[in-house]
Amino acid sequence: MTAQRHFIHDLIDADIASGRWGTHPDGRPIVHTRFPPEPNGFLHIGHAKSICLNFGLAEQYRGKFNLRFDDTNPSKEDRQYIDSIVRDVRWLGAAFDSGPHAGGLFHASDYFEQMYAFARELIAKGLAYVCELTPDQVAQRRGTPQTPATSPHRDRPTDESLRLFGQMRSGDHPNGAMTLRAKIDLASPNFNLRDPVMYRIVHQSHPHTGDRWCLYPMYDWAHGIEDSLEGITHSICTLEFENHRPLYDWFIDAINAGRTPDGSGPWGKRVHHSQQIEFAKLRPTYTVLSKRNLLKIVEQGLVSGWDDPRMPTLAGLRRRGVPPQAVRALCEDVGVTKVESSIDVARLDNAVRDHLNATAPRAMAVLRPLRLVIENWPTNPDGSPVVEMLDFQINPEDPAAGTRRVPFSGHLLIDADDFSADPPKKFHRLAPPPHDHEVRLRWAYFVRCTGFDTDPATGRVTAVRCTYDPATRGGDAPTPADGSPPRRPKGTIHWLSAAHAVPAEVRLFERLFSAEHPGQRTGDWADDLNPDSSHVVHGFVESWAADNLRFRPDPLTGGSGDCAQFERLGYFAADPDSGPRYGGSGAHDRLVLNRVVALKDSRADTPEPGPSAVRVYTHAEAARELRIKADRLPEALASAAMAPISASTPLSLEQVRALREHLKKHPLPKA
RNA sequence: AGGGGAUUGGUGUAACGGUAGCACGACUGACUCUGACUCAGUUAGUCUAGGUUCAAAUCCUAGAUCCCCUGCCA
Repeated sequence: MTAQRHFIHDLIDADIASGRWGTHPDGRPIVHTRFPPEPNGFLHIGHAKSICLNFGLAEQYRGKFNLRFDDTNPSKEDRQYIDSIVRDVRWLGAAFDSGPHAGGLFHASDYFEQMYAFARELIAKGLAYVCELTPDQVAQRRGTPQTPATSPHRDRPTDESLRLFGQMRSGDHPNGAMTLRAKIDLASPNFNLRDPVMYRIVHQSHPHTGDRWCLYPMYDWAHGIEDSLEGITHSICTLEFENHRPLYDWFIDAINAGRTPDGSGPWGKRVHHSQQIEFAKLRPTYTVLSKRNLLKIVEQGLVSGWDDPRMPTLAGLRRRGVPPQAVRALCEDVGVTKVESSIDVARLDNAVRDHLNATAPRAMAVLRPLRLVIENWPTNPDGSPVVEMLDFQINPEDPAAGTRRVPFSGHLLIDADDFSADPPKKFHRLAPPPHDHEVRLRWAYFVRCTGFDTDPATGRVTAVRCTYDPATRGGDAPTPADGSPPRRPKGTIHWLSAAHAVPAEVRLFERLFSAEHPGQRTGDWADDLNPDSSHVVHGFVESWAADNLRFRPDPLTGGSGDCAQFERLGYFAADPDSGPRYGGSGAHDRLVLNRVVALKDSRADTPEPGPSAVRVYTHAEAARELRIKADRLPEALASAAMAPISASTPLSLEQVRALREHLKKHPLPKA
């Protein structure tokens, strides 16, 4: 896993070259990062990028990484979120409280006293004042880019502000009665600098500090101080904070005004001023990620909870069985830039397959069982079919994983998909006469379909009959006497001995949304919900899987389920809804499995209707691609003599390309 | 409108005045006791228009498009 270089490495390298942050006693340059979530929701795959980035930098530069709760707003924050965040960060592997890069666990609310002292200092320096405008009045007086904001309290004497500020802390005033504002620039084109609020009154109990405070700092004021106090060198955040950087710097500079490097003078020693750096967040397709929307999905019962396996939350991914290594690999893979881009969720699936292919034990399972009867299979004297024990490799990719014993007999279960009474072309699995090809039962015998039974009432296939070739035991045909190559069936299918198969509930998940960008079409992501994103099937697994796959509870990381590849089907992980004997806490003593991700399937006869393989453009996308206004697209199409289309007909890649070529030669007249 | 950012194949990302490369996807083929994996090949790109230069994705000028900013959210 070689780390991909990106612009933040360049910035840090330049800092190191200039000695900006100093060195440890052993000469190592100081690099200290942090992940600062607000505990007002569950962490999701987007946060994972930030965590991996920050922790990764600490690793690469042999520095430190802090986990810090940015808990400055008690009206939104909650204990359950604090607990889940700690679990999720641990699960991802960002070791904030142990190991060589552990910087520790912190709470912004632990700094409230220090922040309060700094705020008094700003007031005393004439850089902040108490403003008694109501929220509505502030909004009305906000001004426009051209006209400045106003506040009647801007020139209030400092001792009066100091006194009122003290009253704010003491709880003498109701919510919204007054704020502390920084005295910066009411006319700034950057609205963040128009005397931003530093403190507001919130009479509400706080999950970490309880009722000690009713005065809470705003993000901009608090965040730089948090970074400063913790000695953060590189304060990495997302793009939307770019407009806040001047404010971030202004606040630290304001604290440092009058301070000196050696602490002489009235205000003491200068405080640490870390560097804010912005990067583009991860935006997966077919997903919504904002906390507000995820909360809605949970509250409206569209999923079973924050950890529903379809959710993009880390808790959801973990429950589905996604290994943290795959999430990290994805974050490494997508890189770090300032370009807002969306990444195909299929890349997460790829990362998952990539990791699990190398590590997951193999087993067989049947999801939609169909009986397969071998007509010439030997029977015991009592009439029951003979049972053979076969030894299989647990993982062909990893011989060290050893072998497992699997029973074989004349009464088998196969997947219904692997038989077709009327097979399409290139169907390599079981088909009745006149089709006459051999099919290999994985690692066992060659069989040839002789017929099938149906339920006369429904017409459904109830059993498939076949004969086997005893000479193909182990799954290989003997080499003929003349030395010609042995027979090789085109198809190999998986199977289970019917008498030994263990029932299991298997949960199959699809994407929660059917549109690449949910809500883009109608403005409401609910319109793009996939109505059919969860299926439960009652299948069977081989006894080795039932004996070995367990849910592993772990209060530190939330716990996760063992994962296996069921051959030809995909990767499956034990769910906590499994019964107690499988490590879960489910009411029924059964094995419950989640499909983590299916295997890739290039079969021509059963195309999986995944996301469109053919790129199509909505009109908005096409217009964007062509760099014309959306309402001029019809005009452009007419100009190119292309078929008139309705506003809802998507355009193909070819059409968009043709249109682009046309517009190059014949640009639209200026509107 | 004012301010702050961004723009390289279908997608993501390198190249920091000197061969436009890599990964994913898609498509071919090979291999295969998983229609998986693996391997080989193909595909396709510098937002536009000018300029500087022996040489421009990179520097300059002008424009286009997209994103962010007028919470007592973060």
